[in-house]
Amino acid sequence: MPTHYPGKTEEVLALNAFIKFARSFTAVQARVLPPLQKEFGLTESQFAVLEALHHLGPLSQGQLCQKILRSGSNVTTVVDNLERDQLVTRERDQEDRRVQMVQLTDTGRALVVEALPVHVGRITDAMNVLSVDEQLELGRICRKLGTGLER
Amino acid sequence: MPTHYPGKTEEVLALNAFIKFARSFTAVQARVLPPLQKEFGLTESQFAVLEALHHLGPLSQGQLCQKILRSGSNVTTVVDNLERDQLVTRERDQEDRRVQMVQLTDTGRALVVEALPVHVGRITDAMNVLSVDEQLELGRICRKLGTGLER
DNA sequence: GGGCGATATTTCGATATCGAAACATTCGAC
DNA sequence: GTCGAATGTTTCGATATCGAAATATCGCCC
Repeated sequence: MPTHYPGKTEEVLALNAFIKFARSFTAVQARVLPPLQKEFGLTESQFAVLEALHHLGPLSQGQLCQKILRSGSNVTTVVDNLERDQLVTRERDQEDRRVQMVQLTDTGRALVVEALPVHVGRITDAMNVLSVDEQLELGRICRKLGTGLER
Repeated sequence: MPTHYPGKTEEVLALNAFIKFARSFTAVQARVLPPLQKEFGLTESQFAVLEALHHLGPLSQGQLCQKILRSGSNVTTVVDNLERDQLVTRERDQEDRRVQMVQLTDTGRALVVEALPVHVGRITDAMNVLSVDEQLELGRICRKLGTGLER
């Protein structure tokens, strides 16, 4: 295909790319999220919080916001539910009492350790519809798109 | 990069591709959805319903499910809110009285016509971070991923 | 050292979203 | 014709998600 078209056509190209991008992402999520819920009782956000705490140790809610890319009020809700289910505990930072430090309980840690490889395996299976070269190229293009959008 | 690695490494490739894929999709959404809400008071799902009705004419809720890829109960909720805001009306199909046909009101049509080009323009702007060739390649890879996942 | 702006979190009121169960209607088998 | 399975929608009870406003605390300036 040639690399330049006049006027409207380029808009159509960009939009078509976006539509396929959106649909395929939704398809991967639809493949991967329901089993996480059914087998481990975890939503995507709950899993993301547990995983962040597992890899990085105790984090403040503000730090969790950064990691899981959700609003502050949302993190409050998600951590509320995790705390209720005894997967994490909250503790006021003694240095700065505005801050809530969140940490895994033993139960929470055991659950991430169990769920993580299974979940990653499902993601991997889905992505393996693509060849290794396609995965690399997708990663490269998505990286450019993501960083190009960071303002 | 070579195209084959033993064992774990391929899993890491697939996972890395997925992480960039997910982040970049989230980034595009974050760029494009808040303005749709602020300027036109529409959520993504509301817009998707209005757009489908605009392009395809009156549709049943079941057909809307297919188009916007959401659960039936969700479509009920979204259409409830659009109906309350007088952007669509519901009408029982006289042939098959289980079916609710949804159609745009004049207000609803005017709103899509106004919002559509602006919204598409924002998506296009975001995707134009990529070259035309990259857009084509992204589209191709995403298409393969999406169809490969359809079972 | 008291007050004020900045920062961290929570609360509140929407909407979205799902799955399961309930409900309504159709349609086929008998 | 009637009954039961299938189909389309709604209801219900969770969780997610946001932005704005409220709350709590910190830090700094004077």
